[in-house]
Amino acid sequence: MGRSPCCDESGLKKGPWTPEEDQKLVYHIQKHGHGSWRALPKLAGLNRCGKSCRLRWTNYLRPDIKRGKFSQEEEQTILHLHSILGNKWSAIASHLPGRTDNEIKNFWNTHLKKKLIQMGFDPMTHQPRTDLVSTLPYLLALASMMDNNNNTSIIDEHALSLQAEAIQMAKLQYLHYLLQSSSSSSSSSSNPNFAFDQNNPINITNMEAPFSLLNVKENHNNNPNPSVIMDDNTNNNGNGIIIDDDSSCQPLHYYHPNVLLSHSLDPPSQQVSFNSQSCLNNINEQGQGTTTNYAIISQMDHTADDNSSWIVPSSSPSSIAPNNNGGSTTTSNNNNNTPGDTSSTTSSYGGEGAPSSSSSYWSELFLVDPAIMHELP
DNA sequence: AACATACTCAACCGCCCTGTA
DNA sequence: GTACAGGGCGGTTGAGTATGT
Repeated sequence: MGRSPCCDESGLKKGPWTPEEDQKLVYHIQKHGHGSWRALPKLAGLNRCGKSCRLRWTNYLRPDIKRGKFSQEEEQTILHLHSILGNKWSAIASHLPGRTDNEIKNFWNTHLKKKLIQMGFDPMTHQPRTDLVSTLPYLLALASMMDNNNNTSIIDEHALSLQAEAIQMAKLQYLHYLLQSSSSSSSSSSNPNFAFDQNNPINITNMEAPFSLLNVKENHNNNPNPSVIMDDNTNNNGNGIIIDDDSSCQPLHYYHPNVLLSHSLDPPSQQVSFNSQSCLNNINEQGQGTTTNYAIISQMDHTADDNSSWIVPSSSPSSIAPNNNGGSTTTSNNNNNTPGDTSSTTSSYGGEGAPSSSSSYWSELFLVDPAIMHELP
């Protein structure tokens, strides 16, 4: 339409409001109501445009304005609503009594948006950022080395921050899942374990990462699609997993005694054994190895029977969200399956051997007892 | 102590929607 | 159907403040 803004009129004051102006505005509105905002300034004796008066009133002077820091509950509510409504600040504000759209918008732009970005999430879509997803294995590798190697020379401030970032990313994936779950639970009871409860919100900022971090750094020279082989607890003294590029090249692999990788497994036909230290050495010596797409989903204390319990590939954290539609987890060897290829027929969410419910999936991810998850702060 | 940088948030800008003549 | 007024909304700005060097 394109009409000139009301404040273009010359002579009208702009900028910060003085206490006297505030007093005039409040007095007038309390006595007469705001009526026509355009007419109000004259009636109230203010040299302001009506729009400026309206903003001052609605964003600052209104008696029911709630000031001060946002509570955790409010923060969770904003995150939740933003994931559904996007930048509809007024709509979000309508769910937060006493908060203005402007205040929520500011809080979003100065806090929550940055928080999401830091955690590797696109603040607009609330989906994991794919550009960062590709770096996650690297972050995890650093974190893993820190966790497993006492060589303090490789532990520096940078690594510490990267580890924290990796953990934060995982946390937020979890939160994202909770939020998605809460949206869906409002229309269905498909996931009663995670009904969003505004009275008892999840506090991600206080969540600890109760899982070990591991990454696999591999040499992909001969095979871009390495497979993961699970230790059957006989060849490796029960030490856990083996990463095998399933090729004739000398495998460069790392395995961790207590971590379950998120890739469907084949029978350990081409298993190669390492002990923990030799694998760590390999990693340390192979700085330019390519990182893989494996994600850790559970600590493990498996036996040979656990061959059926490998759960999901997860090259993209966005694909971590459990798929309750099921699918089958097979153990067939299919080397065309890039680790993390969720379309792969050799792996799926919630398939055989996978956790039977979303909550158990996440409890595996975070190594938390499902019963405890309800009590997260 | 001085300066630089980062952060916060009130306020403004301009577009859009709705009601009305 | 069209034009316009009024209000609402989301994006952006910039002054003030806090923090770091």
